[in-house]
Amino acid sequence: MKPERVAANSLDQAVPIGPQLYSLLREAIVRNEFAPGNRISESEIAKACGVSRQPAREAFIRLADEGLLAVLPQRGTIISKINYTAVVDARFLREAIEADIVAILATNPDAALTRELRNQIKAQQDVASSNKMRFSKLDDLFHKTLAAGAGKSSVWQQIQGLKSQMDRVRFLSLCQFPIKKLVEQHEAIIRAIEAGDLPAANRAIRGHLREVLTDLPQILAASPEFFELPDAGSPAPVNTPIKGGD
Amino acid sequence: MKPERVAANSLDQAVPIGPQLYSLLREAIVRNEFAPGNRISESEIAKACGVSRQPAREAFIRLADEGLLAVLPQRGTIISKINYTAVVDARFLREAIEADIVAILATNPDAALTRELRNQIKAQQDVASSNKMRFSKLDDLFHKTLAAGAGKSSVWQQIQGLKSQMDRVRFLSLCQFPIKKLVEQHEAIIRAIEAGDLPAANRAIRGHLREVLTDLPQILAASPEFFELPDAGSPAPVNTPIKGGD
DNA sequence: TCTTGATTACTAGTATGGAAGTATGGCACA
DNA sequence: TGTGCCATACTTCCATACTAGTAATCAAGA
Repeated sequence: MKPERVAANSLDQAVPIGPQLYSLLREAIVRNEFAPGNRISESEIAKACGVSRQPAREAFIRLADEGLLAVLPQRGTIISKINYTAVVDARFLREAIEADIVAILATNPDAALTRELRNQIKAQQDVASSNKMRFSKLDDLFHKTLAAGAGKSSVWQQIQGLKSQMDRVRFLSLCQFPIKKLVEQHEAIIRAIEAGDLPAANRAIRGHLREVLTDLPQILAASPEFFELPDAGSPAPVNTPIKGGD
Repeated sequence: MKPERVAANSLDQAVPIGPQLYSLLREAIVRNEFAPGNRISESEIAKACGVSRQPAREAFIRLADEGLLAVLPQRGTIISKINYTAVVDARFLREAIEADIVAILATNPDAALTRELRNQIKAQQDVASSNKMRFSKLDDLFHKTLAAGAGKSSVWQQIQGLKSQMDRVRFLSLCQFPIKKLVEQHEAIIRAIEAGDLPAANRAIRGHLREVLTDLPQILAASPEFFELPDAGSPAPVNTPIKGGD
């Protein structure tokens, strides 16, 4: 897409421009509205948004820190391709954290929380077929609520920054979201928590978060130009064992 | 400390200044060479280092993103106090990740890796009493090696940014590091991996990483001015259950 | 003595100009 | 036709100037 699209969203002059540009650009990149591998420049964005180059530069720095842009000094900046390894690793990281969060919840089940979660599931079922984008938001909320219920909402906050690459994949995979299956998995997680069944909860959350792994090859095959693949010689990623005494 | 101390480390004009300043300042803050709560300004740092405000500003932005600085628009910037909750949460996050890493390793023990780890332990024993700072680096290396052995070195890389607050605590606690105990725990981790004993490995790594929790109250008591405490009403943080089916 | 107001000295945020480095296109030459 | 050089047009990076907002000081008045 053209940078002009970004400018369409008007900036609020009352609040700092840099952070606003960051959010705007981040969302655009995650939605793959900029083609990975394409060039993008500070002055280009600045001009399109009617601001000076400095705020644009600051947004670029933060996006580069997050791995969404690659700044090459004195040469230019390009939209990063989706790093396959980064996606797999971010997913691993998320699985590890959420497994522990669910373990905390199952150790001490809270009726108010499970009630809230079940309400969310109803909402998920309602939008299941109609609006995949909306479901994606509800899914985020569900997992965020799990974290908050375990008293770890700040942890959820922190890993948001690491989720960038995963979010890009999720956007690509929206069309083939097996929503019904995902909702059922959500239910299984809640049941295990309610029952205080730690092994079951562990299996449920880990299985759920590995769903994306089964889709990943298809997504890659459908849009190979979006991805940066690891070297051929590098070993295949390994997953945490589920059944064992982990 | 005075900003002039930062300037002592000469900057390399050949490479971008901004990132250099970021590293310099980050290390200084983590080492608590700037008093938390104190003010610090872009122009002050810029002048001390003989550069313009712009690179300093860029470093500030990244440090603020990491939670080490708090930028108050049009007012000033202050060194963040160590956020107690952030420390506890970062530790939780690390425990979750490393538990999974160790689980992978124990599932498929690798002789070359354990040999390497045992060599590291020897080095740890050698510096145990003499140089706590050096031990701290060796400890980092040990855990980094674990991650690399599981094929998750990039995960380790990613959580470095989240470790800032923990690193500050670790620096404060250097003087009371129970090094002998920590080395023994390292050994226990290796033994469990070698034996392919997942539950034992799980217990070992989690117990090890909870060591800091026992010290935390003492550190807080010794240097309360370095910390920002959670509201009195907020619930006490919960840990992942170890013995259960997690 | 206390309060209130204006002035002053800061701060971060933004804009703009220039420096250094890199890619690219065209021209001279073989 | 193929090759090497140079001019030009980019890029990011840094320096500087300016704006706007905040805090603190100090003086005037009650």
